[in-house]
Amino acid sequence: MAHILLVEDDSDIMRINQSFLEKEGYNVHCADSVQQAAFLLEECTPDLVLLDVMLPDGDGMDFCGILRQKTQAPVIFLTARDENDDVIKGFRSGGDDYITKPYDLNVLKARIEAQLRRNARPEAQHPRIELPDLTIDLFSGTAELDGNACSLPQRELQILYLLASRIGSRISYHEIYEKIYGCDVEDSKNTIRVNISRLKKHLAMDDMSTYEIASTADGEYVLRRVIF
Amino acid sequence: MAHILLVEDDSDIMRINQSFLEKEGYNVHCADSVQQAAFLLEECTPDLVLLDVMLPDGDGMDFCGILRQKTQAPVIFLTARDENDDVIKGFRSGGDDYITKPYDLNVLKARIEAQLRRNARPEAQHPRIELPDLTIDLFSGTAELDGNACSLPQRELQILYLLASRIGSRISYHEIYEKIYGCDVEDSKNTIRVNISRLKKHLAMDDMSTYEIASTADGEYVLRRVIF
DNA sequence: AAACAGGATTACGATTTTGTAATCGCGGAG
DNA sequence: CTCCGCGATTACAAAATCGTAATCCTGTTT
Repeated sequence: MAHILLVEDDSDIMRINQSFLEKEGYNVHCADSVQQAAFLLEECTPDLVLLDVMLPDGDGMDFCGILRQKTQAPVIFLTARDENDDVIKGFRSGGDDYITKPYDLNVLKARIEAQLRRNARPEAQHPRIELPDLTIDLFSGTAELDGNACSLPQRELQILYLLASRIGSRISYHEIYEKIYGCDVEDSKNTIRVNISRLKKHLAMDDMSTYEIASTADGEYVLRRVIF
Repeated sequence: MAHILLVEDDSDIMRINQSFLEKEGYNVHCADSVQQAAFLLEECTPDLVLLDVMLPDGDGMDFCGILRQKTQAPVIFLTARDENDDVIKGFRSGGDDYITKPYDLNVLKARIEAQLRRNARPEAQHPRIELPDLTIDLFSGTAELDGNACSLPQRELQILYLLASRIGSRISYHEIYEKIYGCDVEDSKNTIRVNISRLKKHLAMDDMSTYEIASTADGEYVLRRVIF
């Protein structure tokens, strides 16, 4: 399933690697020059790159730096040069592994798997606020109060997010408006009021809910947990 | 500016504290019983509570537990009892500070200020992705590419967020759809395609942009940084 | 009681959002 | 060159969003 970009100018090695990797179920794209590799990088957007160091039209390590700007895919160098300095230079240039020829194909496979495994970055965790019986998810634009989830329009979600991020503290109309619209304005009051009213309705927030939005005399709101 | 709820049954102490705190610029709300304190807690939503331990109709420490459910406001106990056990019990019940009578008013002020300062929680930092020349802010629903910001509709923002959170890696139509809609469906292709098209237009993403959204043959998308 | 004040809710309509469907554009096959 | 396939874009219409304004409600003052 994963796509591998194989950059290698020796056609024999290329063929052996390609057939092995394809047998292992990988989607292999081959390049025998820096130029072709750069082209394929755009085309196939590989999940991993196997990179020979010495290529007819350039140095694999130099290419690695350029490649890194475009993709996070791990790079494994494949080369006959096993001097410590070369290895170090390989890692310095952005490589993730360094394999010296000759190598065992199953070792190659293991190293590829290791890189792909590690590269499987954890899911981008959704930014959310979680309180007992109330969660707010900015990515999906939803909130869940006392077990029933609903999606909220942007304005209501923003207000709820602000209130929840300061649960138990007061926030003025003006501050809410300012945070949402970037600047304050003459009658921010009404706009915020209406949207809070809508928010309550959407959340089915009533006397039975575990949270309430209270308003104070001087134009401030508070989200409070209600215990009784 | 800050609102302080002062709970104290000795009317002399009450008066002294109240006038001092008001002179210092605080908004003081007074209660001489647990019952009245509970009422004012709803009404004035204080930023800080000064709580006498022995009240005619109950124990301040017990009340503190209830209060904590409704507000994050710091609680400072004011009491004549200075036994270690009492102090410990005070903190156990949720108090933030414990002052024994008699006390200096300026010390009281300093302790109040310290509590309010610490309680000034840092701004809820907006959840955002920041890449060079590209930032995405889920709270405000905006994105900025190469210096020009624009607000994006939810669907486009979600797609951009997903792509950016995995910049350089491929994501299939199906995965994007699944992440946004919760379930996959027969022709997720078109919906995602259209929204990506709209996204590009909104971001004014063209050949000159530092990022591009590339699509591969087998129904996958990648967000890539373009270097020239 | 009537008038009033001010917050909460509802009404309304311009605008935006968004899935679906139609159209365009382009590279490859015949 | 024409036709096809397929992805990108555009068109369209239903639905949702949202600020403004009108109305409702409730406690207070006259």
